[in-house]
Amino acid sequence: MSPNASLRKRRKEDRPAELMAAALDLFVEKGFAGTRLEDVAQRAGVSKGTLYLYFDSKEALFNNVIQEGVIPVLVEGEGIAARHQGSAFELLEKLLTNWWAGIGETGFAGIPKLIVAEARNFPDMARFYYENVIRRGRALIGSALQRGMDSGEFARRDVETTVDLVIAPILMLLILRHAMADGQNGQDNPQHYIALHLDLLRTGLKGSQL
Amino acid sequence: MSPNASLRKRRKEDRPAELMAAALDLFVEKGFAGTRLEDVAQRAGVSKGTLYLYFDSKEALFNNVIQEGVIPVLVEGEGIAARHQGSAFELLEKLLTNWWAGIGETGFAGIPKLIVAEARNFPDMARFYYENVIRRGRALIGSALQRGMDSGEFARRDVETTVDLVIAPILMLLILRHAMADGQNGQDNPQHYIALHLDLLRTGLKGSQL
Amino acid sequence: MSPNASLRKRRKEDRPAELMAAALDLFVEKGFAGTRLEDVAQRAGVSKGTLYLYFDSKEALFNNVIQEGVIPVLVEGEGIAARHQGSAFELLEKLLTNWWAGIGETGFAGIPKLIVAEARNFPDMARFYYENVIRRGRALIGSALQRGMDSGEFARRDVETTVDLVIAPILMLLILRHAMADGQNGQDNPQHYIALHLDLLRTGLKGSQL
Amino acid sequence: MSPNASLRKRRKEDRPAELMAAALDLFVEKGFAGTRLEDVAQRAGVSKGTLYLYFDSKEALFNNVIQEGVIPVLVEGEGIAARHQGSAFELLEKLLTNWWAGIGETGFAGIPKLIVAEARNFPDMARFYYENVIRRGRALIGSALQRGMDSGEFARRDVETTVDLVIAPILMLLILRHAMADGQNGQDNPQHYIALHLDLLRTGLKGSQL
DNA sequence: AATGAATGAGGCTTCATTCAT
DNA sequence: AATGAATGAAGCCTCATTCAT
Repeated sequence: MSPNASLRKRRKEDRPAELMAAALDLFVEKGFAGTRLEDVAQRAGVSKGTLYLYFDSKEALFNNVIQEGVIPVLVEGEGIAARHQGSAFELLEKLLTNWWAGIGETGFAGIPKLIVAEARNFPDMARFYYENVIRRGRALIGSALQRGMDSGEFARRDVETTVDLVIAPILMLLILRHAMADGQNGQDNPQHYIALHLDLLRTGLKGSQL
Repeated sequence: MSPNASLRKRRKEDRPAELMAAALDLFVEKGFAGTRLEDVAQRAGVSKGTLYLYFDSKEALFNNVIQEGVIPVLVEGEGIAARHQGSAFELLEKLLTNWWAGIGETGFAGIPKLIVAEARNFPDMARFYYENVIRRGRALIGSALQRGMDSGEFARRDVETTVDLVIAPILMLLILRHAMADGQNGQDNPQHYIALHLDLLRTGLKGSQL
Repeated sequence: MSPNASLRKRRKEDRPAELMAAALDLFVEKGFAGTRLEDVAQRAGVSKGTLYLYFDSKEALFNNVIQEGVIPVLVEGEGIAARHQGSAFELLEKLLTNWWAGIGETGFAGIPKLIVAEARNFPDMARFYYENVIRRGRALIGSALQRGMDSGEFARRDVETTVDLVIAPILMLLILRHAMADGQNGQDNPQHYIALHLDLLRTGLKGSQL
Repeated sequence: MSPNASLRKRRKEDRPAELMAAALDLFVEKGFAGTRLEDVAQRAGVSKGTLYLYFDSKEALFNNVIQEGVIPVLVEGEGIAARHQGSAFELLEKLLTNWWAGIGETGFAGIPKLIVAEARNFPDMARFYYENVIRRGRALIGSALQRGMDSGEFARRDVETTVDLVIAPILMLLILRHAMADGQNGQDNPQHYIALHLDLLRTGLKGSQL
């Protein structure tokens, strides 16, 4: 066995991940139809044909990219919730800030923009994403809100809609970050943005102070 | 003049608008690359070649669609602000609810999703949109916030970031509505959603009580 | 009858000729396939549809252009020959110089280049041209040469091939003039060129002296 | 190495040359606009898309065909001149007959017809051809003529124009051969034609005897 | 496992031709 | 007789996919 066989082997085993990372970048940047498999292969440092050793088609690659990209988001979010102890607002705080720290600056952060752009072309993928990420993410936020309302920490409001309003600024942060060129995405300081969002929520959720 | 001469003339004069309306629908649904000009033509009830009597290329059609789609948004928003008299929060309220009433349910409401999906493929278009819509829309909201902070109606906060947070839920409403299939877009009751957003803002903007 | 009715009528009657003149120019410049009927119509100052009032198709227009363009060449050449009295070389001289004077600088001078470029795409047209121009033109030159050889004015040579050699420089003059841009067509002084050709022929046809 | 590996490799390396040969034939026959890339591919025994592995566009293919087709003409002609020793007329004789032997019956012989037909549509290509073939070919003939005039072998005449007259019948031979169908191109015996041209020149260049 | 040459379906675009006015 | 809007066939070109090596 040659001295760099293990290195070679490791590379081989990483091939799918490398290809998916390259594909994610390009899908986010150019959309599904606008991405050329040749560019994906080149960015991953392999030939076009090699792609087909690991993925049956462009669409299969796309689905894999989405599914793999979605897992860390779930793991991250649910781990945070499971470990939480403390007030409802503190949970919200943790969820938003820690989730950003774990996901927001990684390659996976482009997924929401990709979903938004392509959901109507790939309804199955959209459903998968909805069931596995949106629904579970909403449940996380929803339970925190419900707990706060039950304890009197928050004013009673329609929980489902409030969930949307808590999530929306975070999603927009991610989406704009990957949709617009630098300087047009509105936010060069995500931490500050999230902090201010929480600041508004702190009193906002409490509701009319007589 | 024959009885249907005016009818024919009207059709001709409306052709560009009809084509652009058809194109907007399809661009929003399928994205730029995923839209076939033949489908645009068919939806507008003409043949493929007819498109080229009015637009030089697919990209020219796209640019026209964006530019024309942007104008009503501007006109609507700035009209609302110009006519306003009253408190800062009331202005916010009017801007968000009236703007939705005027734009939110029209065909133009798909534009933000389209921008988000295609901005990186069409930087010039993105810049145009940024300069003509985002910047001016932000200025509108920003001046209302500034007025409220100056008068003591709102707590002092970073205005630019607060603008983002006021706008984000509205944008997400529009984007999800055109990105996801019915039942997955989170909101079947936009008025309620906007009202709740304003409700959270009412106390949120005021800031820490006591 | 309005005062300019006759003028109007005259224009109408000239339409086909105007269209053919415009078409000839463009066919010579761009070739058959490279010429757009819209450009022909525009150059003639009419709309595209009007062309079809006078010509059944692009190919019909082309054939008409060739046929009409060929007639003056014939008339000119045969008139010269019929009127001639004098030596054989003087006839050659007259044919080449007078024919140039009558045709060489007119719009019809582009026809040979057009034939050369398109003959293989339009064999019928090529045959027509061959029968009606080449054959008759060759006969003209050939009879002059034959007469000179019979009278001892010229050395005896293969008449058919000599005809080619007498004609070739004149054809090249025409062809290059319409094929190449100014400054690349070799000849800015056709009269001088023709005179020198005749000068070479004068002794050349006579043949080996002593 | 498998038995037909070298065969396959050779095929690949020959692809561009095979494609250009096929393209040259068709461009000469039908002109640039009249040639379909699908036909070029088919004649070379490959599919449409394969063309684009080697040439960026139809126009790039055309330019390559011209440039490659021009090189042998140059090499042939200048080699003949460089090796020459003897009288000026003998040089002319060699240039015309040997050049014909080396080029006249090959595929490259169609190039002049192609140039004549397309020069006005491709001015850059025409300039290239003018600079690299016409100018150098003329210089070759011109120096032979000049030498003959200086030595008294030829009568003194305008050299540039005489060059045109020496070349013209050869060019016409080539052009007609590729422009007209068999039986209409005037010459089925090029050697005889060239010999007679030289025969006329022999005394013609000497000029008026006594 | 990897390559990259080859394929061909499909989309954008042009333009000869038609036709209602 | 004239217009010019409309059509649709056809050609260039791209790129996902295949396959021999």
